[in-house]
Amino acid sequence: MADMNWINEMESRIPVDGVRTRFAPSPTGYMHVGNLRTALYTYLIARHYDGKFILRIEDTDQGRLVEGAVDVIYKTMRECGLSHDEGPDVGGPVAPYVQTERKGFYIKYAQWLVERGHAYYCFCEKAESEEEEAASFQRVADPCRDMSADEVQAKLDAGLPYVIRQRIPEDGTVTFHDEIFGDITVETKTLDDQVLIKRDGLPTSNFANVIDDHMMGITHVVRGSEYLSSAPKYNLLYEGFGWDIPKYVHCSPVMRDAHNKMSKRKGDPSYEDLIAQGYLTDAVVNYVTLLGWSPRGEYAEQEIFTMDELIKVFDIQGISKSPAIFDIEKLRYFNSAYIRAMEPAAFAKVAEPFIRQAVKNEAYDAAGIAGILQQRCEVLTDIPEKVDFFDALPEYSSELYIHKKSKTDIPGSLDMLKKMVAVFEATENWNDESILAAMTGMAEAEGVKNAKVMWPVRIAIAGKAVTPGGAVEIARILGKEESLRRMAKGIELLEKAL
RNA sequence: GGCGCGUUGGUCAAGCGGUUAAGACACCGCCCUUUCACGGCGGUAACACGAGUUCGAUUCUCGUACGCGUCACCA
Repeated sequence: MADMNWINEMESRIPVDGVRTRFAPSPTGYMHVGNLRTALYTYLIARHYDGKFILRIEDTDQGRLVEGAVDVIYKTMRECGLSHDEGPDVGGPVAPYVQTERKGFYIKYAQWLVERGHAYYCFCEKAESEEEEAASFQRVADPCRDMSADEVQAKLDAGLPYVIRQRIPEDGTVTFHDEIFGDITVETKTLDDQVLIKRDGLPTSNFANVIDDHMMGITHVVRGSEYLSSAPKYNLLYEGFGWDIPKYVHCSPVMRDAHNKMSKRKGDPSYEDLIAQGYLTDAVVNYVTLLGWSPRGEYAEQEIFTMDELIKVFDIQGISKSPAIFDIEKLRYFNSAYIRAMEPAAFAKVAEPFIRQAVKNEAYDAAGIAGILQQRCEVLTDIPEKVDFFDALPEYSSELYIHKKSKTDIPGSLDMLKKMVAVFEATENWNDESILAAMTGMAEAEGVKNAKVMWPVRIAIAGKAVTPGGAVEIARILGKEESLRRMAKGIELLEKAL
């Protein structure tokens, strides 16, 4: 028998004097929404309790490594404001924070378990096919489970490949506590002797998780509810080692519809997709947090939260047990709310690239256009089609001049346009006040409602029925000369239509 | 199939034995208005089903249905 005390010497658990949580993604190349939400909740719990937030990379599946994937994780977390206190890039007291770099630990802990009878070597062949095994639903006794020590040693000496499996008690029940779901009890006979150490010598994530969470002093294990079924096995492992069991926080999934989780494969957007689609990071973070969590008490009615506010009000109790369907319509609402709340200069800055996609003419001030866009834009990608008329007056039908509510028709519009051309030509300072005064003055002189003169002017200078901003703003941005040129074209069109 | 979990309007959800069952998105209507938006006001719409406990169940218990998860040398 090997020295049973080595593990105590190796015991490198950080002293735990406060909350420590960890986000432990697999580097798959993108951050899907469910992942982002888990990261958010994990971060929020740490910050709320004034604890530490740790980033750990779970890369034990060599077959799934994706180049550059870790950078996507760093980038997303940075953009979302999820700063970690410890991690591969910033280091920390329990480094390394990448599982493949921790390889040496796992096998030793597994061997310790073997010596105590909580695990055993298994020399069986890998299952023929995953489908076959899954389809049978049969739990057959593993012949290696009760192999004699001598026989095991002989096979080891012979260099036979092996895995190390957890020995689950045949009888009895295990109860674990989840902060959201409460106490859950299962019979041990429904649990399988899961693999701890794979044939390649690397741990399974289920095993590495337990070891790392313990060594890193994790107090709250936040993860998806798909791990609920394996939690009893985790408990057995913790008990086998004699370790404290962390608090479990299992979160239900984010769904694309009633039956399916959000999935990249089915075309659901990841975080970076949403950003590319014109959504603001803050809006996404806010919305995603509310998908499966709701505030209570004095904040129960509030929906818009800054990160600091979330840190203050976030509580585990408010996390929902049932899955939540991702609703892009509601995200749009959050996004438009965030856009409207921005400082005009800040909005102009984020909007400018989208404005310039459609408006190449630098004479038209992007900030000015942003000004009329801010209150009527839900996502940034809406912008180009809303402002395309600035660069080129669209071909349009004279029918546009007929608007019931404004009481306009073709002859009337023609008349107004002609009169307004004369007035505009005489207008000296081309600004909102003077343009508005010119038109309201005309309406007053004619004894008609403002709409009767403004409608035809707006149609003539924009060539569209729906525009961001009214006749005044558009005329101002276009400038006097261009406005008059477009009105002349309108007159031409109307004369033909008569 | 075994085990586990879940189920309040179309969606997110509050509720934690007694409520006219909040609020938000979406939708509809009205108002405001130089179009569209914004904003304001109002409206339609829900406790999966069946027993039990109780003076009283959306709330507690059990069962049913439906859904999801899991049963990998994936995470």
